Amino acid sequence: MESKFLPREFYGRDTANVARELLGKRLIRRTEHGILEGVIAETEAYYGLKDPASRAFNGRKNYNRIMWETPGRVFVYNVHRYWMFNVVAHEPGEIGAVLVRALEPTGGVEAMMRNRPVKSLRELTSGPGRLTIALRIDKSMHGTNVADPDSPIVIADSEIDPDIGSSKRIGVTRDLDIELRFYIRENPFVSR
DNA sequence: TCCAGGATGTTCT
DNA sequence: GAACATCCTGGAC
Repeated sequence: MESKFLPREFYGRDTANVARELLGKRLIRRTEHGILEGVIAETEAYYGLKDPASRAFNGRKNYNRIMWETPGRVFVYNVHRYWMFNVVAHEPGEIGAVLVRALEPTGGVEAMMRNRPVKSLRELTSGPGRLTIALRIDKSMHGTNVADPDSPIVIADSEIDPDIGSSKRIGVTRDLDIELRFYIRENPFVSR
């Protein structure tokens, strides 16, 4: 299938906007064993110093400095023993990233199942820690750019026009008073 | 910057 | 209800 990658400018806008518009887009992971692909079904937006749930909240550190930098770059961090996959997205001079929480697998399902053996397809990528195992995303992908065609992980446009729902973010104890989680309605791969 | 003891959900019997 | 899996907290290196 032909791939039209989303341009860098796509990510240089308000974080929540980018999070909402990433729904339905195609996440493509190139590996030596072939291409793994899925449609983004659930995202969350995280801002900077004003957002108590954000990794940037406690100030700029080495591992999170990328949230201040070029939009479109991949931000990977570790929570417990899982990797979280984020894409940096913010307006110029701002801070922020979008966490990808769920995918609908559309290509390379057999390879994903080898990476993460589960009984039902639904368990494969329906959660942030799950999809990184299935797609083999780890710290080595940190700093690559999803708008760069040579990147091991890229995001391409699609014809899908999803029915979008929103809610408060999941697992966040001190949340902001706005809804920053976005998901495709009726999509079985959305977590919980 | 890395790792892990729990809280919380999720799937079994 | 119990076992299991996930995961944006908080500690130690």
